[in-house]
Amino acid sequence: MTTSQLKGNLELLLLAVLRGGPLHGYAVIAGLRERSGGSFDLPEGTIYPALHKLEREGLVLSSWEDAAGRRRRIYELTPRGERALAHQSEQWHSFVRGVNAVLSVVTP
Amino acid sequence: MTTSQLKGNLELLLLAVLRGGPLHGYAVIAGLRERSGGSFDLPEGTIYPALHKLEREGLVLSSWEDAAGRRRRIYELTPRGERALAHQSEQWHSFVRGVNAVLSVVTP
DNA sequence: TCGTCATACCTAGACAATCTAGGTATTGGT
DNA sequence: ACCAATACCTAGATTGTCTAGGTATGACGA
Repeated sequence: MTTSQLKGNLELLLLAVLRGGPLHGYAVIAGLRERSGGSFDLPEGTIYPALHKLEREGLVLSSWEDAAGRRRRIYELTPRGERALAHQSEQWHSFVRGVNAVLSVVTP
Repeated sequence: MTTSQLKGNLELLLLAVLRGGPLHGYAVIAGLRERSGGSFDLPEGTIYPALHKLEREGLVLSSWEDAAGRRRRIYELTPRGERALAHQSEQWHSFVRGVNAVLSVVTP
C-alpha cells in the first residue's frame, strides 16, 4: 500500500522486531507489516540480505529449525544487538527531532 | 557534530527551508545547520546537486544575483514545490508513525 | 603584503542501501 | 494436477549521499 523506502532505518526496524523474541525471516517480514499497520511491506530481497548483514555484524545470531519438513532460519538478538538497538533508537529520535525542527520553520 | 545520513529526506528538508523565503545555496546549508541545532551540517557536494535536481523537477527555480562582486544563485519554491512540500511532509509524518509503531513493540 | 579563512559555486566518481527479478523447494487447498 | 502461500536465497540495477577535488572573491590578521 504505502510506498516504502526505508531511508536507512531498516537495521533499526529489524532489531526492534526481534526484540519481541526470536523469529524466522519470513515472520520478520510479516511482523514488520503488521506492526506498522501495513506501511512496511518489504520484499524478501530486502530483508534476507539485511538479516545476513546483521549476523555478520554480530547483532543477531541464527539457527536452523526444521518444523514440519520446513526449514526455517531463526534469528535472535545478541547482547550487542540489544545495545545497538538502544543506540540506534536514540539516534532515530534525535533525527526525528532534527527534521521536525526544520519542518517547524514553516509553521512555528 | 552529529552523524548525518539524510535517509532520503533531503528533498523535504530543502523544500522546508526554502518555505521560509528565497535563499542562495550556501545560505541553505547554513539554514539547515542552524535550524536543526547543528544536527544537519551537510557538505556542499550533497546540497548543490540536490538543489539542481529540485530545479530539474520544477519544485524550485533559481536566479543569479550579483551582490558585492559575489555571484549567488538564489532558489525559491514554485507552487509545485509548495505542494510537494505538503505532500512529503505528510509522508514523513506517516513514516515516523510507522517506525515508532514498530519501535513500541519493545516498550508498549 | 601575504597568507589564510570564510564565502560561494561546481562536478566526477565512490560507496552504501534498497529493490527488482530471478531462482529453489515444500505444504495445503481446490 | 495445479496453484497459492510459505520459506529461503542471490546477482545486478538503481538511487541517494558523501568524498574529494576544482574555481574565484573578499576580509582579516600577521
